[in-house]
Amino acid sequence: MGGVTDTQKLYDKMKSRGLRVTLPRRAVVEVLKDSDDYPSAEEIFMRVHARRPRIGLATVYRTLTLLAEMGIVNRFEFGQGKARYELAETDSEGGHHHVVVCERCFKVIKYSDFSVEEKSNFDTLERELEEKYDFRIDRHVVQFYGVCAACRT
Amino acid sequence: MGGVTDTQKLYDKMKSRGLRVTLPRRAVVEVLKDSDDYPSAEEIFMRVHARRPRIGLATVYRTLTLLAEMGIVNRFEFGQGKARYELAETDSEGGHHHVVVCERCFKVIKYSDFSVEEKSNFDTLERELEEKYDFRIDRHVVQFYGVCAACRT
DNA sequence: ATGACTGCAAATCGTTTGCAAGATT
DNA sequence: AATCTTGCAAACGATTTGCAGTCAT
Repeated sequence: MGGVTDTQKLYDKMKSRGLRVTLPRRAVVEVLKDSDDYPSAEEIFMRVHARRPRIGLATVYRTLTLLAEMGIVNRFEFGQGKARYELAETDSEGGHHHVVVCERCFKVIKYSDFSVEEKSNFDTLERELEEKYDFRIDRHVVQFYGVCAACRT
Repeated sequence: MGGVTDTQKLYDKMKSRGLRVTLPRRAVVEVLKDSDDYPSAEEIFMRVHARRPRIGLATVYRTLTLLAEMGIVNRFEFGQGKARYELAETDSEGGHHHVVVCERCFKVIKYSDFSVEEKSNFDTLERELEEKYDFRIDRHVVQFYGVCAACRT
């Protein structure tokens, strides 16, 4: 499941911003590290709850907001009316991906094997858009929506 | 404001599916036709309400859901916790666009002047993904997130 | 008439917040 | 001690739904 994330680095990053690395925060990071399926806040809460029943849902939300602000986690919406999260793997590879989403069952497939040209096209495009619209652009989201095999039966 | 949309065609499309073309539904379509800014349901309701005060918010929501299911409107989420809508202009040009979103003020800039290669790259990619993951792919969403000039000050 | 559609109010769901208690430095 | 963090319950905002009345065909 988990990717190539050095948890300690994340914790150091948090500390360096004056944040405390508490048990609930560790638990959320650990769960995300072991999740590959863009869990929702509720799902993350349940997985955290399985190991640490005392940790509350509000704390999970607060932690996710915090980590998202720091760029440690990415927050997505897939038209389901609830947010879904992933650890932002800043490491060498495997970092950024695009997704294919089933609009019936909301299964999400992530892929990252786009071509080198494709990747550099996006970089170029980002720079053009920054110039053209006077934006500072941080990130982009690419989602393909359709119906998966199971839902098509 | 409005794009190149033949409203009558939309109404025929609705009729052909056994749906009634009522005054509230017309009002929502008219408002979307004159809106270029991805209004939220609440905003659409207010614009509708200005002309037809008797039309309720729930009807606006129901109409938007209906039109979205028919592919007549597109529904987006920009991380703001509320959905935003646009008429899906199926016409020749001006149809599909990508967006640049300010994550502070949620201003949305839509652009559609991507290159021909870019467009065909997406078509090719869609077909590859359909094959690879056994999906039927209907549409894609491309969003760039950043901070606009005003919010950067 | 027969359904489909609407308005209103109430319900629901995801997420946020106030506050007193608990943990960290 | 001072401050940050947590848990719980209540509050909130966006969206959905039940139902009785209304409208289109």
